[in-house]
Amino acid sequence: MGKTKMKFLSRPEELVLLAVWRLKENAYCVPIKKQLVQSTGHDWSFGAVYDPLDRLEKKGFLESYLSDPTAKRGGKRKRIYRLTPNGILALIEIKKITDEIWDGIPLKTLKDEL
Amino acid sequence: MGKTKMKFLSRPEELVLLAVWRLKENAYCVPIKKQLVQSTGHDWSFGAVYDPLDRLEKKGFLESYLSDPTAKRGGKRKRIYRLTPNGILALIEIKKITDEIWDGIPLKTLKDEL
DNA sequence: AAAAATATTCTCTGGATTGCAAATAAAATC
DNA sequence: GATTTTATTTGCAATCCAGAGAATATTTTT
Repeated sequence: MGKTKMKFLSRPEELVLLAVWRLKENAYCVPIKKQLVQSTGHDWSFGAVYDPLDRLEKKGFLESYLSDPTAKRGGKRKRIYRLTPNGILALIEIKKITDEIWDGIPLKTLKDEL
Repeated sequence: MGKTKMKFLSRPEELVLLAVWRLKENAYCVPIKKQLVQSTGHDWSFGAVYDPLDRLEKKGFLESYLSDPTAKRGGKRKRIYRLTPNGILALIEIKKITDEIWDGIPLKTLKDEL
């Protein structure tokens, strides 16, 4: 008992994975955080960003490396993330399910219910 | 510390809410479970269905009542769920965010990355 | 008719995992 | 040393989930 493995990519995992994908070579915590704030309209603490990043890496959906320091104030090395093929597959799966469950329910339909 | 309120509807919450919406007057655990299995391609235990149901009701996104028993074998009364206006709003919010983060990334684009 | 078996559904339990904010550490320049 | 940028750690609440258990209805058996 207590088998508790999540069936799907969680919401934060999906959001973070997609942010990494969009940011390409610049995918480290700060821009990721910024993008999440912008696309969701909510604040994101560092913990809220790093936690899914770490977990996704542990699961093999992301990989990361430490970049070289840059010659500017506070320019310590960054941890750059990148999607693995499994990460892409996970996104594809969740996208399919999402499309499926929302099929035939445009936003307008929901709003009409209010 | 330990402030931990989830920013968004979780994945199971979204799936369950949508299943309830689709099933209308017949939205009780068994058909909900069946629909989830069908639309996600994964198995769902009773706990996996009731847990989000309870939570969503506690949060005011669903309401429920016990139906009358039916005159057939095992026909004990069912707990029927129904979306509240806040539940609909929550779905609208998560749909907006999802559309936003996936904007410009069709499935095909992802598949081409593999 | 009473008891047992069967069916359908709801409720409870408990541990692993995840979510998240805030504190702390590290590394670079000014 | 002060300041800036970024990474890492900590700690607890919330969530995820499977399976066990209870409740209630009919049907079958004795």
